[in-house]
Amino acid sequence: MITLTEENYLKAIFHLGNQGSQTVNTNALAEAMSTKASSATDMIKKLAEKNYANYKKYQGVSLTDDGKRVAVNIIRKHRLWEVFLVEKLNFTWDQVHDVAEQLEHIKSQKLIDELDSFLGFPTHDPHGDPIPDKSGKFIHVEKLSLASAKEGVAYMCVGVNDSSVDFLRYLDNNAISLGTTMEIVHKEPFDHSIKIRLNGKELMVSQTVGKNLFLKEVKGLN
Amino acid sequence: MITLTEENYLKAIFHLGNQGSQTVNTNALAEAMSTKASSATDMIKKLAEKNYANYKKYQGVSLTDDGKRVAVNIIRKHRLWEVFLVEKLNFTWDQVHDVAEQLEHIKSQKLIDELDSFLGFPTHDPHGDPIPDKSGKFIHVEKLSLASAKEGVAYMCVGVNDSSVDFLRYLDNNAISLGTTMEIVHKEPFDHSIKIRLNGKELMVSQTVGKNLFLKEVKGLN
DNA sequence: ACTCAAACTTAGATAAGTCTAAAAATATTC
DNA sequence: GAATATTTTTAGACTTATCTAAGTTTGAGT
Repeated sequence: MITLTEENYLKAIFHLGNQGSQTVNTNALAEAMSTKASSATDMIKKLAEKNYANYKKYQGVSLTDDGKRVAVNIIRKHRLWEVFLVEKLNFTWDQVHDVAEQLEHIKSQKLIDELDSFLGFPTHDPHGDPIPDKSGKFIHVEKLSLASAKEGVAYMCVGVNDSSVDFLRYLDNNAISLGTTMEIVHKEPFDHSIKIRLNGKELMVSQTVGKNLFLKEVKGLN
Repeated sequence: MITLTEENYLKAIFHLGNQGSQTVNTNALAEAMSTKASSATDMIKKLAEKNYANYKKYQGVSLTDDGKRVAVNIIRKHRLWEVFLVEKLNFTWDQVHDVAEQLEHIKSQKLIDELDSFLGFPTHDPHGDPIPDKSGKFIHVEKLSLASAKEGVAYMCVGVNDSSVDFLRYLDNNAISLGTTMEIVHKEPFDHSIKIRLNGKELMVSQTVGKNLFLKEVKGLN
């Protein structure tokens, strides 16, 4: 039996360590879990004991195949619930996270299978992140940031890097959501701010925004 | 902040004590929670401390208005989730309980309000139990058991008293569900078994079944 | 009203997850 | 490469919810 706390640590290690394959520092893990390094050490030992993690004292932690399997399953559940909340229950993309953090721990294989089917087997969550399938496979998405997009080219917004409430609200306030198309008007070399055109209006965004918005090139748009 | 375990104890006291207003014995509570009397005592003290329960040593426990409010809210969430599982995710009425026991503890006012609306503000769960409204009010249902129904009269099944998996599967196997209509053919005085007619077929049921199935009289059916 | 069994509570222990404070290992700097 | 800074681990304590075992209260039967 795996506890809720163990699940959360596995998820954090997965996210911090490039899908769990690179080693993660104890301090970084503690920081991500809003706890102290000593607590993280205790939990790392426990996860290693249960064969979810690879651990050598002072050398950081990574996930075993078993650990990855558990982490991916939680991420799958989290993202499916996010889709449900946005598509069926009128949540906005900045409201879903906290509730999905709770729902992801519900244990029922039938529940998640039926939810997946009920939602029409979605491939991406409301922030554009891929939803792993039942076997744990992710659809790979080439992540092209707005900051690295080219002037004069048209793009569609396909995801966000930072899904904090503040950033998502900023996007909402500027009428940017998944599927929004935009053209890069000008990239300012001085401070790396970017002028884009969307819905006929021009908008200036900072480098920070540029780094946290993912795009896909679209043809046949001017 | 209220813990998951405290919520479960409040729910149990509510159910055992006629909506929390009568005192419940420590042993009965321990039994319902599948734990020991000493654990129940500890929790009762804690609930009294937090003003959810009225408690005097050796005199049993009942709920305060605050405690009732919490318990009713959990029951509301439990039953709404049950409706969701059956109506949207193809669960059968014997499969919903365990999952709803988990879902009922998710904390989000918006979630439950939106779910209620998404489901069309249902008034009863899949077992025929009333769903309290946002303010905590139950729709009162007169509970007439099959055992106390009259010969020669037609009834509709509106609920169950026992919602154990075994009983619900028994009903499924005999094509009885909420809304099923039946006529009382004969009540056997010897062992209190009852012969009913449903879908043109006659069926003999035990006194136990009779006590656990709730009916409503229907007119204009023969 | 006394005895005795049943019901209930208390005391002390355990496991999970956290903390602080201190010790040990590793990294960095000159 | 020695001194210092940073990171990580250990030791011991706390909280929640549980347990067993022992002690206390209630109330039923005679």
